[in-house]
Amino acid sequence: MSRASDQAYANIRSLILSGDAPPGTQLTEAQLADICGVSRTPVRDALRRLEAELYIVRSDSQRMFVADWSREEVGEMFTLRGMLESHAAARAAARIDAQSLENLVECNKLLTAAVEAAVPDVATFLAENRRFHEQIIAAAQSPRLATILASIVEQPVVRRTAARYTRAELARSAHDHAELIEAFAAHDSDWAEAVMAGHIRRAFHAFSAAK
Amino acid sequence: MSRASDQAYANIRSLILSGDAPPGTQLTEAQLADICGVSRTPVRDALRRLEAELYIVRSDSQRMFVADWSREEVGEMFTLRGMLESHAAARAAARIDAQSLENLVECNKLLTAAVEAAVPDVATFLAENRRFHEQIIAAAQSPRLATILASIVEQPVVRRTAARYTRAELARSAHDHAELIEAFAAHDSDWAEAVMAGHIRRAFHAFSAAK
DNA sequence: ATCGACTTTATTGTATACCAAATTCCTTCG
DNA sequence: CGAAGGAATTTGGTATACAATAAAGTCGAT
Repeated sequence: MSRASDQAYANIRSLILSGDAPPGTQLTEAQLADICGVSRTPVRDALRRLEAELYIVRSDSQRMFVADWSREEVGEMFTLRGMLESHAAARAAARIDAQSLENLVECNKLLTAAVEAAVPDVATFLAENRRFHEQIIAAAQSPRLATILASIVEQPVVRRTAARYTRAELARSAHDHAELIEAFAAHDSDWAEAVMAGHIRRAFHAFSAAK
Repeated sequence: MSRASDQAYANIRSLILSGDAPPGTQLTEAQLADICGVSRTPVRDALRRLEAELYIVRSDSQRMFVADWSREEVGEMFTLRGMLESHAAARAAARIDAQSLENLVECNKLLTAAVEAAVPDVATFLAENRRFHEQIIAAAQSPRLATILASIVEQPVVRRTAARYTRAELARSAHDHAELIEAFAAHDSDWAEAVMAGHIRRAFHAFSAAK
């Protein structure tokens, strides 16, 4: 997309993620256009995207509101993410090249360092975790899968989950990544798939336990 | 969506499905607006939707073309659809009520009749097949899953697949539906999931064999 | 005062016109 | 024949206006 549309998307998204627009808030095109400093056209584009990603829901009559997620919906999201990202891991194991593997190793090195610091650096953990998973999805070489996963991996949920991680859980996450790297190096799809499935599932329980 | 936007969507989609706009054809907003008898605004909406559903791809410079699918991409799509729709079937088995079950029975009755006619009525088969699967997805009660599946179940592929069905294959499809209904009636998620997985996978091979 | 009917307002969908930026196509010249 | 340059195309975006419809507010009758 282009400048104005991306800007509107980023602005509205951060409104939602920051909590400035809590679930249930009505979003109107004119108001958002004003906030974002663009016209209604790019705002509408952005809203369509956010709606597809379920950040936004529409009333029976096309009015838009910030989405609220029930506990069950979050659970279902984790289930879908687990299925699809395990599949991505399996594909990646069969297709990954040496360079991408090296990138994953580097990525997990930074992540591990962030976890093992005197005070765990959660921001770095989150950033590197995200990069790690994105690299796997890229290595899976399926544009369609990538598109779907992009709409599923809700950052609000990821963020809330990581905030609940204890140091032990963060370490376990880093360990999972290391095992994933082993599976990739062995080009063992079944292994990678299994580890990823457990990895996502644990994240769900970390989220669920504290809710 | 509303009138003009839906009209544009349906028109453009049928242009692609009918083959009037074969893969690689460039689609311009102005031209489409002319064809559909609406302005560029709803055409742009429709194009965004079609792009999200991968009917359309964009060049490096935002120009739009009718998408072409490699054999591998079609295979991957079937795999994803199989995973997700099996999951939908499992959820549906756990949640379906008597009324929805009855609807499925009715639906498959019509489908079976279309298959067993002197000359198989493929159009009716396709329509009822679609309804059948949509009802299952609805019974799964997962908006997110429904959204994803809607973007995955590409009608072009479904149509091409059905066109290749022999009468025996159509009958087998009807039989699968009957078994799905049994599994739903027993509220047996594992059974429903397994039958659906095989059902989708066979559709892939019916498509693949003749390609 | 309360409930319902009516009016006003707000919001989205659409049309239209226009401009900017980028790309593609075509022409012309070396 | 090939390359440079300009013209046409195409999309992204702005602005404005209007219709349809839903929400909100107002008023009136009981």
